[in-house]
Amino acid sequence: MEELTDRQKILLTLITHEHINSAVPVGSKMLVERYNLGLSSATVRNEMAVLTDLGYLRQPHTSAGRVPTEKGYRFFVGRLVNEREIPLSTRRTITHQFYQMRNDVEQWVKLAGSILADQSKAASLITAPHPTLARLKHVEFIATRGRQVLMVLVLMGGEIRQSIQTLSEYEGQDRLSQIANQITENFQGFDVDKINHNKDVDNQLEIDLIDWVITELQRADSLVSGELFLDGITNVMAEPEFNDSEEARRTLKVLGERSMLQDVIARSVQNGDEGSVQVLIGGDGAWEELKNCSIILSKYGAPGVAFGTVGVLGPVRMPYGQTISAVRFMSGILSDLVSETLYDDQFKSS
Amino acid sequence: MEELTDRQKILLTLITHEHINSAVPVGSKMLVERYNLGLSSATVRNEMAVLTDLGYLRQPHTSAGRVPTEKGYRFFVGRLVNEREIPLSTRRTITHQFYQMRNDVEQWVKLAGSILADQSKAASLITAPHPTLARLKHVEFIATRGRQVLMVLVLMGGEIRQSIQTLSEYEGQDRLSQIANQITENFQGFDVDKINHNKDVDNQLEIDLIDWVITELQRADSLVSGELFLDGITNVMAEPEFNDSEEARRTLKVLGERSMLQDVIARSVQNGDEGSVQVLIGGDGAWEELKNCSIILSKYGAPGVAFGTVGVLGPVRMPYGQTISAVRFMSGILSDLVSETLYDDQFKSS
DNA sequence: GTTAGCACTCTAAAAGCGAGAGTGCTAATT
DNA sequence: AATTAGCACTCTCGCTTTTAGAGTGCTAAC
Repeated sequence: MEELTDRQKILLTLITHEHINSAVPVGSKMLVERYNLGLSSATVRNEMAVLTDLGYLRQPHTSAGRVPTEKGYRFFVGRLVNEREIPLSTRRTITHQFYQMRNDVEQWVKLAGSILADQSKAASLITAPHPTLARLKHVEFIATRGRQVLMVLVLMGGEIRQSIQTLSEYEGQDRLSQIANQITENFQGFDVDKINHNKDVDNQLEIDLIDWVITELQRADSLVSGELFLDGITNVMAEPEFNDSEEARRTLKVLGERSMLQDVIARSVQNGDEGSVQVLIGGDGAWEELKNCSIILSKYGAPGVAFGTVGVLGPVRMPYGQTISAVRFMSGILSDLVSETLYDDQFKSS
Repeated sequence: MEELTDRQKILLTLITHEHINSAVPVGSKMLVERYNLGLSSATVRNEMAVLTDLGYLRQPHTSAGRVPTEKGYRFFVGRLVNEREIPLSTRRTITHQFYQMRNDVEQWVKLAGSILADQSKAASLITAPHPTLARLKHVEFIATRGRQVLMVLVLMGGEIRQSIQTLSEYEGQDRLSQIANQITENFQGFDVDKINHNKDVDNQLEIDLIDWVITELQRADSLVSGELFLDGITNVMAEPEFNDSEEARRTLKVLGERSMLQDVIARSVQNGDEGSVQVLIGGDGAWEELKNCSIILSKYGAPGVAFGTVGVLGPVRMPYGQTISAVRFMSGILSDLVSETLYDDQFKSS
């Protein structure tokens, strides 16, 4: 593959930058005038032709200006240095809001989504933090009616899971509570394996209930990520590329069916390190439906404790600098919150 | 106000019906041909003029066909008799799906939303069932770290609420569990008032914890409805009236900001009887943003136990017959489920 | 009360047109 | 060899014009 000259790099960056702001194809003459390049438009045209051959730019039609291709955007993003930071005062305000409600995890996540959507003027995607390994913190069995029992399972980290089952024989609340206390006492802080190693009871009811707890812990482990929250969908739809209703519908469909987003996020969780920011441009070849969308994702959390994903979905023509730093900032805040709130909890009794 | 002649009523109904199917203004000639009326187009034109004067129809422009006004739609809906029932086989299939998972309330609600959106080809709105009066079923206090305590509160009906607080002094888990058991034992099935009347403890910690329970019960009571679930937004956007991206955005915004929908639903919960179906056409004058949307709502649940709301949102030009019966059907299913699953629970210990 | 007939209106889609912005190429310049 | 001025050419965008068709309202006859 050809190497780009410095001038070509600058031009490509400039063109991309300009297109992101103007939303229209950018032409040679206009570029020269606007940026006071010491060049003539003809020279720029020649370079543009080269960049087009190399696949960084394309023309919507002959005799129109140039628009970056996915490859062009990728180059642009890779070279980004001047991520526009959010002003300190704003950052302080935001941080403050979180510390107002350090308790409720779901509240955080919703707040983060709302702020991020607002800051980035795009749709925000956030998954609730999810423990790397589910550990029992507390369990309670509650008789509802007949042989039906509700289990409330609190995991280390505060996640609460509930499940209903019908026992083979009726049991009174007293007996259920007693067993629950026993399980909590014996197995607190244990993960599935550890419970399996340490269970030695012969009473059938106890065996059944412990197995139930194990099943539910396993279910928690099998989940790749916590619940997904979306916000700011309208922001995306306000962009001019979605004036065409057909495009808009397609994107809306992606946003509506969570499953695809879950997939995308799952892949990101696997690959990414916490804190690093990943940029998926135009569905990255893999997702046809996201052809004209970009997704910026970052994993947040604390190692060995819990992880979640925070990100933004917007049009390919997106202010990457701002958005990346907004996502990074939010990822940082959430990581701090996870560490501070969940860390002690996760390790104090293991 | 003028009374309509029979013929006028028939024509109005026909015009509305036709417009709902075709999505374009309907003209006199076309109507006569299509429906083999024993009338000439001129006669129909005269009647149309009358109906227009009376406010049931309007013309998008001079020399275009007629379109029903909100008033026209209201008349149409009021006269609806042949609600197109969902075929029995489909109904059986659907019912079956619910009984597969009679346990988890959230699952119901999501399933109902998905089915309803699918059946009605519009967006579905469902709120989780919410107890008319919160009654304690079970409470548990769990020490997390330091003086911070997590309360898990199970209400009669199975709703689980959680809350975190920092106590003024450190307490061990044993003591907390003991008090939780005591509260559960003494106050099971009690509502706020009843707890207030029967509390006689002098220990400050116990007082605090009981007050905490009361506060949380009150908070549950103050909520008008359970969590709101949306599904099938893309269905609505697929309708031709939302080809205009401006209209689409406006409606999308309503769907995105839950608060307005909550309002609409809240009003419906107050007014409506359970089982009856309410139709809001074009925002009913009260909601400007819903100008070209209609909402069909029904309250479901069991008297004295819990209520929720189920409904759909679609364009004003909506197949009311089908949709109303779909909503009614779903309301019935959900009411049955609430009765069967929550009823015993609510009353067994009160 | 109904209807045939007709002139008139208005839209939506197709067609035409000019301006403008942009391109690629060639030949001259540095 | 790289740059640039000049020029012919292309294509879109926005504008007006045209045309076909559907629909109306009115009047006069049935």
